[in-house]
Amino acid sequence: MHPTRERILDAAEELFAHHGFEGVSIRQIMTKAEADVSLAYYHFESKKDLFDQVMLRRVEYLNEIRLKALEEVEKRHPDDEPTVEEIIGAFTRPLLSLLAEDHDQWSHYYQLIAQINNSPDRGGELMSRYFDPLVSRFIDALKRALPDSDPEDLYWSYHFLSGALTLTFAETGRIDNLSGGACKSTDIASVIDRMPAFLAAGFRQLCKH
Amino acid sequence: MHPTRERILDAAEELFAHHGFEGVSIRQIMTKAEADVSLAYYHFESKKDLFDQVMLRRVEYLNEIRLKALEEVEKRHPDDEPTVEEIIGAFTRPLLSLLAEDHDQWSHYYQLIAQINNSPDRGGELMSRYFDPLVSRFIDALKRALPDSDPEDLYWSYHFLSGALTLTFAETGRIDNLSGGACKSTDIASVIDRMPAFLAAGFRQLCKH
DNA sequence: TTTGAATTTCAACAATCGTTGAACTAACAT
DNA sequence: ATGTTAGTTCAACGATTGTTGAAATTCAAA
Repeated sequence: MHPTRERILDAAEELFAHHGFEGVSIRQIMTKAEADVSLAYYHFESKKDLFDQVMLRRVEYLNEIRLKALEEVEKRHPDDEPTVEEIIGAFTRPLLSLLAEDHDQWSHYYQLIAQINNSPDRGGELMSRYFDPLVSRFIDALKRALPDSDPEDLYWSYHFLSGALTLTFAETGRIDNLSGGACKSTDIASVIDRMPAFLAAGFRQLCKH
Repeated sequence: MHPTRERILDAAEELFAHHGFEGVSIRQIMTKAEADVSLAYYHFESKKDLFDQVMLRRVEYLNEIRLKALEEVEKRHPDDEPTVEEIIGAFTRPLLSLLAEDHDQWSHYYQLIAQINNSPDRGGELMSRYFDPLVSRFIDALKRALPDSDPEDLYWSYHFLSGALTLTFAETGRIDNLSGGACKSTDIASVIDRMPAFLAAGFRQLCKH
């Protein structure tokens, strides 16, 4: 069995993702982790600290593989600029592939990010803290791929991208209802096939001069 | 001063939007509403019922004006089909205009919807219950505007639209950080100018045959 | 075998939670 | 004036909340 600290993080990740920070009690988390309540305060400072550690556990790895994907795309274009599709693919595909290939390990974390990204309270602050350095790097690449575009158009385009991506992470099952079962929230392969093309067309339309 | 029931709904709407259903206590709501705690249970059955009434208070009006906007677009095209931009405009503009023109009245409700749409727990169920009849009506219109398109492409395109729209509703301030102040989450006029074109280009790219 | 540190258990704290019943006031019909 | 009803206040219920201190256990190093 996993060491206690990991089991607590796993349980907290899943419960926070489903019911939010305040919708889950330490006792529920520790019951799911099969450990005594007090151990939460031996391994973590507080409930808030536990939440932060859940976030931090995976964020660096995600930023790493996404940066590497962008660098590889740029390495493939030593003389010209990569296309918008390639850049957006490097931004989204590492995340989506992870989710498609190891769903059990990543789905709850992604659901948590979906929730935070759309949380009016401190969503902007948290997402900026964890992801903005990487995102700025991608936006710079997009700026070069879309020369003479208005920066405001670019930021709003990224905003639309962010909303589309994180709603995918939420896996709410709504598209299952809407399509009468023809589409499934958990069918990430379908998203990998469609999202980069959809978003790249939007970027090119909005940032065309 | 507003009647008590309205004040409770106003307070609950704002607090639920900011901290989620379980992140807010009845006592906090009633303190903000400047009314006794017990009045919550005189005017509503339970906390859950209060939440439902917050949702229901505005949803019918929203569905009405959006349906009317679609019908007007279709009336303008008695012989041919409306464009994708026109349909998406009818879907999004009534909502965004309301938010732009009467921000204080609508922003909290929209933030609540953003949160629910991205909630893995019962987000899909709730959104489907309140909005799917209207959404199906719009998707039918889009089907006619994009003949011979694969229905799965259409549903996934709508999914991306939904994510982009509701992240706008969340008004998290993240785009403010990311753009160094050049863009503002609350600047809905900028979204009205950009979102229909961005999304229509995505739809046409993905659903082109 | 003794020591000391890391880990776990148990019991409890004040505060807050959603909810309820009974009493009280206001306004209005008879 | 009397009765009825809608609206409001007050006090309290058992349950659960996040958190803590001290005791018990485990386990490797000395």
